[in-house]
This record gives sequence, C-alpha cells and structure tokens, in this order.
Amino acid sequence: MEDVAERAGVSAMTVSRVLNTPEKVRPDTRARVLDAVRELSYRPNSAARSLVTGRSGVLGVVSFDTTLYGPASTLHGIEQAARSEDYLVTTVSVSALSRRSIGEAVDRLRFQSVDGVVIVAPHESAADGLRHLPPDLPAVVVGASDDLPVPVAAVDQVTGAVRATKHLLSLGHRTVWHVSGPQDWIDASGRIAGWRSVLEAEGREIPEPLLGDWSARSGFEHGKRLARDPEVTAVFVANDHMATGMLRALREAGRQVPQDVSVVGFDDVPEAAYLWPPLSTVRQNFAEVGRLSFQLLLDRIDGRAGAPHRMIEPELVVRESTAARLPG
Amino acid sequence: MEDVAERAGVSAMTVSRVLNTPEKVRPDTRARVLDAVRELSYRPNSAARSLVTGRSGVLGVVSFDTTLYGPASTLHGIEQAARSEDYLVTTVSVSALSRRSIGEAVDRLRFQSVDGVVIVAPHESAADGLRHLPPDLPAVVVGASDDLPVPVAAVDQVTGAVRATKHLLSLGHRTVWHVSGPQDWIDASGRIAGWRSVLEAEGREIPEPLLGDWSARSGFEHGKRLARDPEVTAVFVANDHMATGMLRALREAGRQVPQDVSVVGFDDVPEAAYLWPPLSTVRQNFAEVGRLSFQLLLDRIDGRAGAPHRMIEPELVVRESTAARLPG
DNA sequence: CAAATGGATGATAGCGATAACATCATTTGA
DNA sequence: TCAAATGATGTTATCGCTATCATCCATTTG
Repeated sequence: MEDVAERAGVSAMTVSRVLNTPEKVRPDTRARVLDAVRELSYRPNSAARSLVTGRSGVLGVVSFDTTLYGPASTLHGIEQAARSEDYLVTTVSVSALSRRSIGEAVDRLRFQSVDGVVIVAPHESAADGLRHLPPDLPAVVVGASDDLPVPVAAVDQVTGAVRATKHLLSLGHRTVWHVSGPQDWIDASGRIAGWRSVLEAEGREIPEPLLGDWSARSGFEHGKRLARDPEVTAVFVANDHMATGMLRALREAGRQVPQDVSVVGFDDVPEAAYLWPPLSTVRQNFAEVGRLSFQLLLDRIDGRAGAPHRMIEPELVVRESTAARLPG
Repeated sequence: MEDVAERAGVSAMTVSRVLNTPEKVRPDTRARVLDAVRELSYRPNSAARSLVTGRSGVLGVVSFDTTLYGPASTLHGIEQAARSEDYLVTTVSVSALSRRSIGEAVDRLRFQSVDGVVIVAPHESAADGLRHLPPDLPAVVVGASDDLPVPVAAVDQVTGAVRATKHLLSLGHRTVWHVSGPQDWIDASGRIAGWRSVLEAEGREIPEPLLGDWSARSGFEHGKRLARDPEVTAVFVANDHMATGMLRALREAGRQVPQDVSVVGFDDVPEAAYLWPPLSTVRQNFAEVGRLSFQLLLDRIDGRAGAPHRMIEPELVVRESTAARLPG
C-alpha cells in the first residue's frame, strides 16, 4: 500500500480512502491512486483490514449434508444473495445435528472470525444447540421451529402438507396414507401435523404414518407394503425421493399410478416433472429461503432489528401422479 | 491474549507458543496457560494471526452450479477432507464458466486471502480462464482436460463411456444411440469419445449423438424422438437426469424398458436404483474426486511436488434398465 | 569450579490496514 | 476583508498476533 501511495504521490491513508470511501477523495487524486493500484496490481490485505475493522466480510453456514437437494439449494441461495453484498460464504457440513456438532461447527467458523452464521438445521435435536449459541455472534436459523431466540427463515411445512392432503381428498379419496420423514426432523413433523389436521377436520380415518428416512429406498420399502392393501388409493409422501421409490414399488406390484393409487411428493426436485408419471408435489422455494435468511442475518450484523421470523408458503404443483379415485 | 498471559503469570509470547508449538513449553506452564485460556474462554484472532503468518487456513472453491449433484458432492468431499486438516472452505458458485467469470471468482477469493483454490470447471470455455490463473496462488482443477499448467483431478469419462457402451453391445444390441451433454462440457465430450471409440472399434454403425443439456427435460424430448424409431434398442444417456426423462418418454410411447430398449445412464445419483426400472449407470465417485483434489492442493500449498494429475476410474453399475436384445 | 551448552521464557518489532484527530487550503458569508 | 466553515489530505496510534533475537537459569563438561 505504501508503494501505491508513493507512486500516486499521496499518503497511505488516501489510498485507503480511495478504496473504501471514494467519494471523500477529489476525483483527480482518486484517478491517480486507482492508476497506481492498477499498475502495481495491488490487492488490499483482508487480514490487516479485518484486524482493524473487526469485520471479515465472510459469513458462515452450518448445514446438514450439503449433497441433498434442499440444503444445497438453500446454500446456493445464501451464497448468491451474499455475493451481491460482497460477502463470501464459508460452509461447514455436519453429519449430525446434535448440540455438540453444531457447537463445534460454529466454533470453527468463529475461529475464522466470520461476521455471522446461518444454521441450516431442520432437526429437532439441533434446537438445543441453537439455544446455546454464543450471544455475541449474529446468527440466523433456517428451517427450525420458531420458538428460538434467533431469527428463523423457513418454508411453512404445515401449509404444504395441508395443501397436498386436501388435494388428494378433493379427488374423492376416502383418506390419505402418509410416508413421513424421520420424526425428529422439523420438516417431517410439520408435514405429519398438516396431513393429520386435514384428516381430522374432515373426520377421515387416520392411518398410522409410515416412518421413512428421506431416501428413495425407504419409499420403495413402504411402497411395497402399501401396494398390498387395496384400500390404499392415495399416498402423501414426505419428499420426492421417497416418492420416486414409492412409484417404483407400486408399479412393480401391478398398481397403476394414478389410476389405482395417487401419489403426492414434497420438494419438487428438478426431475419430478420427468418421472413416470410426472409427480404431483409441493414445491419449496429453497433459493428464496436462502435469500431471506441472508437478509435476516444482514439485519442482525448491521444492528437493524429486522423481522424475527419469515415463513414462505410452499406451492402445490399438480402433475399426473394424482387423479380422481375410480368409482368402486 | 494479554489477559490470559497475565492470569497464567507468563508473557503473551508464551501463550502464543502454547497455542502453536505446545511441545516447546514446559508441561506445567502449558497447563497453567491452558487453564487461563479456558477460564477466560479466550479465542485467538485469526485476522491478526494471518496478518503475521501470511496464511489464512481457508481454501476457496470455485464451482459451476452447486445445486447439481456432481458439484455438490465434490464440494462436500473437499470440505470433509479439508476439515481433517483444519482448513475451512469458502465457495463461490458461478453461473457461467467463462474466462471472465472464473477470473472474477478467483479474484474474490484471493481478496479474502485464501491459501489456495480448487476450481471445479468441467467446461471447455473455462480452460482459457484456467490458463491465466495467477501464478502465485496454489490452484487445482477438478474435471478439466489434463493439458493445463495446474494439477487436475478427474473421473475418467472416456473409460466410463467405454464400459457403458461395451455393456450394451455385449447384450447383443446392434449399435448404441447416445444422448450427450452439451459438447463444450469436458465430461460430455469425453463420454462421446468413449462411446464412439467402442462403436468404431467394433465396426458398428455410429448414429449421430443427440445433444442434450443435462436436464431431465432434454432427455425426455430426445426420448420421444428415439421412441419412434424401432431400430433403437440401446441408448447410452450421458447422465442420470436425462436418463430419467428418457425412461418416461419411452414408457409413454409404449416401449418397454428393458425389453424393447435398454438404457444406461451416468453418475449414479442416489435415486437411480429406485427409478422404474432401476437404472443401470456409471458411478462417479465425486466425493473421492473432492478428497483427491484437496490432497493435490495441500501438496501445492505446502510446497511439495505432488502428482500432477489424478484420474479416477468410474464403475459400471448394472441394474434392470438393460437386458439382452430380443431376437428378431 | 568456571565455562560452555541448551532449554525455557521474555522483550521488541513489525505484519498492513483504518480510526481518529490534526493540518492545511479553500470557500463562504457578514 | 477576514473569521469561520468546509473539504481534502496527512500523522499517529493501534488492532492481536508471531518472528526474531536476547536473556536467564540449570545443567553438563573439562
């Protein structure tokens, strides 16, 4: 920086000003400094800058398995939003959402002096970890219950499940079976709650939900079981991957979708529209959740109050895996 | 740090030593310092540390669309490997792999003083950007051609395509059609080359490859076309998502898979085994690629020579979307 | 037993930037 | 016309840490 200053015939301070508050420098001086910067291809040292400003320009994201479509999309949304404000994003992927693993992940990020963290923790057991976040670190949570002492951005799982279930009932099905995600996932319990509430309100029989693990495999296994029961004409599956396995199981058992059984998924992964049959599902706008959570975090970092919780409505996408129940 | 030193009755320098080179401090002093650290819950300031050491402990990853299964898995592999060496990973997702976008992404990372970068750039047009990487920044490329001046880690696409194609021919098919990815993708051209080489070597007819865009949609469109041609009995589709669309198109046109047409995909996404029928495909170990690229990068950062290029063999996974050609 | 050796610890000087205040030149207004 | 206000730039101190060399003490050695 000293070199740049000398070359431009100014002091280091002026160089710093050109880089940070250009409007406070006379245009001609500014131009000279910028030329010098270019000629020497000078790059400010971020470590020195953060040392004195106390800000790093880096955000941390703690997320469960980032290879999954949901987390990956959320992360992408955060990153895109962050870029527009000149933040960089550092990710820590955890393989368990316990209090300890979250604490460790946050510590690693803090050690690198991130300016704030987004925690993608759609899991019951994470709540404990979230309640014990260091109070001096701006933090936002994605996809958790809203009784936390930090802002939360999430898709309204209950509403999504309500829409899926109502859709199936409106097609004339007597009741709706449900293959759920693991119950300690917030998303899974929200979907169960939504599904159950509709059946209750309508006075329908409420079958025991079948516990899946989000994988196509578990959807397949449960599908084999459901296929044997001729009473089953409508299934709400808690995500598209399990629904994929479900479709295969029904097919292999000789049951037509949607003629014999209607299936609704959740997520709207990109392939959902090209499964056979194209899958009716509930679309979650993960990218938007990412964007929102970044905004919430930015509010906290900059000391603005900001909304405490932000819910996004999911959208029912009707394709060809659902149809009116055949008479009889 | 001053406080910790005082509390432990030593100088700041000794505290620093305890944290960085514990073996150079007498065990009892060390214990006292560590106690003080704990009691004050002191956390060293990474900015100050990097300012003086010139290292940040952060790696950068530049990747094309991180919501895709491949990039997301690679990223995950890098991150896991990095964690074990106490590195953190910062990601920049670019929406185009041009020289400019790569340059900008690398600049943003450099601005944050990353210790090195991994560039996931399976795209022709990126090569130019890669040739102009700043020479003073340790860099490694994933999934590019191997004529670059930086180490490359990649899955051997040609071998994968060869295996898929040979598999189909061995089932008695006269020739194999191919739905490719965009030709300016390294992976796509590698798969085309492998497929073509087998057909040439065996003296089979070589149909014009059908250009897809990796999406299920494009697989579906091409599938509709191929379904009309009764000559088509075997298709090698360049990724699983397009293969998903292909399966639907064939089905809708009344052609049975695998009885009438055999289909092989590429990637082995987690759902592939639960499509209907379960998809035969070529598995790429993305996580391993991520790990390898991190190793290559670490070698460069630490000034070791290290292997220049690392190729990983993909694996053919035969499921139920391929079968012997029906006689006649 | 003095000198040499070596291990543990301390004092000092930056690393490269910015905050805060000081300075100087110019403009403004009565 | 001149004091006060304004705006551009410079000076100094400091952020929190580690490299380097100095110092001290306890051994070992001749």
